[in-house]
Amino acid sequence: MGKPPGLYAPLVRETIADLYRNPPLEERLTVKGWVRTRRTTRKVSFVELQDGSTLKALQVVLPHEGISAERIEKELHTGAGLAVWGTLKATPDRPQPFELVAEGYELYGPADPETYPLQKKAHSLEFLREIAHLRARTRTFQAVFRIRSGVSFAIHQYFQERGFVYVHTPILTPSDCEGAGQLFQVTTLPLQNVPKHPDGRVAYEEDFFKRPAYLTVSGQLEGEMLAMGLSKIYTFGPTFRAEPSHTPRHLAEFWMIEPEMAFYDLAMTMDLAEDFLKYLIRHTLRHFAEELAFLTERYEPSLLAELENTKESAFLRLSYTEAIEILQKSGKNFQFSTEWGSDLQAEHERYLVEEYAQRPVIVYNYPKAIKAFYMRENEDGRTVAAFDVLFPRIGEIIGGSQREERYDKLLQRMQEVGLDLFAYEHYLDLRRYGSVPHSGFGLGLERLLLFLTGMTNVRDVIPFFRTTDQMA
RNA sequence: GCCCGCUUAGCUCAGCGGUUAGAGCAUCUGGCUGUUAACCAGAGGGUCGCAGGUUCGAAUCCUGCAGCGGGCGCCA
Repeated sequence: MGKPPGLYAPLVRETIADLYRNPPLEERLTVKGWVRTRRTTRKVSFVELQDGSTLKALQVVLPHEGISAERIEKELHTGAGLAVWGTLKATPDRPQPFELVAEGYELYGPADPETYPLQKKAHSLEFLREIAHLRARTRTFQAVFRIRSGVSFAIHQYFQERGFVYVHTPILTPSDCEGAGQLFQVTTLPLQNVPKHPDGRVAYEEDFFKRPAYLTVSGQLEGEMLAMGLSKIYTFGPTFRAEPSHTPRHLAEFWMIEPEMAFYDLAMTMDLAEDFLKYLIRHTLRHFAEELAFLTERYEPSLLAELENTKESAFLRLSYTEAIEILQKSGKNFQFSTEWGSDLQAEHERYLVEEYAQRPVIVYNYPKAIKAFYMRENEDGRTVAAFDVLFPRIGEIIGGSQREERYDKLLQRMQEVGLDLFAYEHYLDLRRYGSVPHSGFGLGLERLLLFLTGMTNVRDVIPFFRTTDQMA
C-alpha cells in the first residue's frame, strides 16, 4: 500500500474537472475519488474514477506488474473511495483524451459488492429515492444537484445586479400567511400531556412563545414590510406546507423565491418574472452544458430544445377573461367548467400552454372570488391584479400579484374572508403609513428545476425530500 | 382527500391457472495481449410484498392490509 511519496504532495490540479480543463500531461499527480466501474484483463486493470466535479470519469490504468491483480480484484469495487497516484498520459487513439497510469493507490474505504446497493448499471429513480443518502454518487443526481446549486447562485446574481436586497424572513411565524394552507405547528408543550385550561383550551402561556407558533408557508407578508422601506427585496429560503398532497409536484418542505417591489404595478411585475425566468434558463444553458446534454440523452429528449426555445420566445399574455374565451372556443371537452368565475384547472392550463400557445403563458386579472385577500382589486370591481406563469410540462411555476395598498379596500376584503384583524395589525399598518403601490411573486425552486433538468418528480431535484409520510 | 396502477433474484424485468419460477446485469470462480456500462465459460443467489380465501392445483383468480408510483383536487 503506502502513501504517495513527498514529491506528489503539492497538487495544483486536484479534481477530475481540473484535469479535463487543463490536462497536466506527463506529470505525476495524485487523484482522489470513487470507483464507478472496473475492468480487468490479464496484464492491467482499468478503473473509472469519479469525484463529482464533472460527469466525466478519469480512466485509471493499473498495471498488474506494479499493483497485484489480487489486491485490485479484492478492493476496487464500484463505490470504493481511494487516492491513486501516477502519470497522466495522452491517449489520442482511445475514446478518452488521457488516462492516469497508476504507480500505487491507497484505499480509503471499500464498498462491499455483496451489500452496496449501487451498481454500474442504471437504476430507477424510484429505487434511488429509497437510498437518498447514496444518490449523490450517481451522475444523474450530481447533474441535478449541480444545476440546483448553479441556479440558486444565478437567482442571487440576478437580483443583486438589479439592486434587490436579500432579506431573511422568519421561518417560525405566529400566523398563517393567507388564511389558507395547512401549517406545521411548532411547540415545546409535551404532546402526551398538553396543559389545558378548565374550559379545554390549550394553555399556550406555557408554550415556548406563550402563543401558537408555526413553520412559515410564505415570507410574503414580511417581504412586503421590508419592501415598504427597502423598495426592492427578495427572499430565498425554505417553506413548509402540511398539505397531504400526493403528487410529483408537491413537497412539505420546499424552497421558494419571493421578490417584492415597491412602486411596481402588475405589468412591471410580469415583465420582471419573464425576464427572470429567461435569465435563469440562459445561465443554466451557459454553465451546465455537460449536465444538460446528459439529462437530455438520459431522461427528456426535448429538454435542450425546450430550454433554447423558451429563452427566445415571448411569453403569451392572456387576461383570465381572454383565456376563458379561448377555452370555450377550443372545441375541447373539458372535465371542469370553463364558465367565467371558475378557476383554471390543470387540463385548462395544459391546453393553453401546450396546444394553444406552444410556449409559456401568463394569465392575469383573475376573478376576485378565487384569489387571495391581499391582491389588488381592479377598476372593474370583479377581478384582481394577479398573474400565474404557466410552463409546459410543469404547469404553474410562478404566482404573483399587485398587492392591495388601499387601506379601506384591504380592510373590507379581510373582513369579507373572515380574517382575524388583530393578527394582521402590522400588515394593516403598512397601509396606514406611507402606503404605495407594490407587487411581488413567488417561484418554487423545485418546480423550476423540473423544467431545467427534465426530471418529472420534485423528490428528485431536492437532496432529501419531505412529503406526506416520507422523509428521505 | 378521491380515483387508478404496480409489488417476482442485489438491480431492471419476463412469466398471467398446470412439471423443479426464468433472462440480462451485478456477485463469485476460471479464462482473455489495453478494456470503454469490455468480452467468453461456469457457479451461487427466490418463503413470487404480507395475511386470508377460491381451486385437484395459485407467482398467476378473489378479499383485506402495507409499501411504492401515477391521475385529480389544493398550490409553488
